[in-house]
Amino acid sequence: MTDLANFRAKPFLEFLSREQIATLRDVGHLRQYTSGQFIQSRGDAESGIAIVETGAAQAGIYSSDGGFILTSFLGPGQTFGEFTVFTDLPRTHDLAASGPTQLLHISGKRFLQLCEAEPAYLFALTRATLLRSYIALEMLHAVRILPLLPRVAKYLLILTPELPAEPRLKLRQSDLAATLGLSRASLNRALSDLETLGLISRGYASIRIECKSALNDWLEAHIGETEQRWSEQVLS
Amino acid sequence: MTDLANFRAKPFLEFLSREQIATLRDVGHLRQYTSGQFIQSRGDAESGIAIVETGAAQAGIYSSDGGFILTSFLGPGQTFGEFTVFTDLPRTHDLAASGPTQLLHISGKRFLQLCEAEPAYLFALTRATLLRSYIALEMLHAVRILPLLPRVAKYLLILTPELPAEPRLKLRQSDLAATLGLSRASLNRALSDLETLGLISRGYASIRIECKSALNDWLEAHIGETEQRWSEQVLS
DNA sequence: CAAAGAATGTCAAAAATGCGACATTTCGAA
DNA sequence: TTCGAAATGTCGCATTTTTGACATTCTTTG
Repeated sequence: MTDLANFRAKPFLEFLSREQIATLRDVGHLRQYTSGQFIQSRGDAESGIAIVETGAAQAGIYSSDGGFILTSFLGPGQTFGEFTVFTDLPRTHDLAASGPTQLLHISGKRFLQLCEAEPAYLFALTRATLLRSYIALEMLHAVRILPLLPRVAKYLLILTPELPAEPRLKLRQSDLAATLGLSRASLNRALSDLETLGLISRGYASIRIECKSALNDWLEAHIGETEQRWSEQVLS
Repeated sequence: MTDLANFRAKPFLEFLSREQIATLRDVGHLRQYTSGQFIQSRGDAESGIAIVETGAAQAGIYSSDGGFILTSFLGPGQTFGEFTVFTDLPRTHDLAASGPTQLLHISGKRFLQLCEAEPAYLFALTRATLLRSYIALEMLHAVRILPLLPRVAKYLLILTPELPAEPRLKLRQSDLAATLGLSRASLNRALSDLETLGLISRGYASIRIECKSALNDWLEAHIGETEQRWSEQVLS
């Protein structure tokens, strides 16, 4: 059984050597974003890959009622926009900086040239993509089979940044509710339950995870009853 | 939103040249499966990739009560098991042949060697993986925002084989219900509605999609409403 | 510092969904 | 062909979740 709290989607950059990363920085164009600044819009078609150098990017989609359906936080070393380089697909998500953030932008053409010259970039990208795909399917599966409370817990686990970063999610309950596909009232009640259990604490536009591993233990125990099922690669 | 119903995840093999495919067949081990035959089990750890040559493989997970939670059909040219080659993750799906099926098995080690010798394989795999990942993300989004009926319709579209294969899903309603995370009663009611609309017809352990494009049109119309409201909101 | 805006906490009614039951239909084996 | 197992079609009833409303708390801004 995979330990979600300790399972980390190893980011792209960590599959590369120091020299290879240096080359990327040579080719790319570094840009600074202020907290909350808009990075890209869903549907944008121009091709290019971006790598988070410092800070974090918040990926999601704006829903019909204006809420933001968060998909994930992208931390240092993570990439986005690979779709536009290797396929004809437009960008799938809206992105905004979460805190002061530096992004390394590389044009699609340039990145492809790099990959051809040095396949290590492709290996790294493939690995990172597979890991992220794993998590995406994991979430998809959670939505399908987990009862509400464990489902909320699981999302919190997935979204919570790793230590030593502060284990606190800075988002509105209404947005998290939209992300999970449920009403704000239901989400609040679930959070209330988790708070009663001492696993999290609610704040104004923030949720603090008191102890990630305790939350994970609680989740493991509850999933055990329901029987845990893991999704993988497929989806043709 | 991209037209998911008509969007096809171009499979791995279609990104390769005739010669490259021939090489794969040289290296790999072809094996024949009879309809319904078991292919692999969730939890298997040995690394290796498999490519569907003819027929189709049904990927999913058996639940404790014997039901099968279908994740997808893998058609000719599709691969599975990449996870085991590029990461340390075990196989997490049960697979069975759907109809007489031929699979080309290649060991993880062998496949990695191929990729190093000829990066085109990596390019192909990266593209195929990204496409599938894209669909997973779109489904994740759809599951969160679509009401029950369109959601059922969407899954039917995704699961329905391409023509000229018979547009008929051979599965029990209870299994499909589990796959969608619904009760059998709710699913039956949804299917009943779709049948009333003339889009599908229900049979014994089978669902026939009368006209895939008609079903798609109906779905588009319903998604269209949501999308329009959505873009208005984004602009404001 | 005060007021306005934003987000949370909560509740009751309404709607949706699950659950269990049972009749009906279909399939397959004796 | 007949019978039994398996799957579907449906119906209330119990439960969960949403909706809409409103008071409260927190943040920001003038």
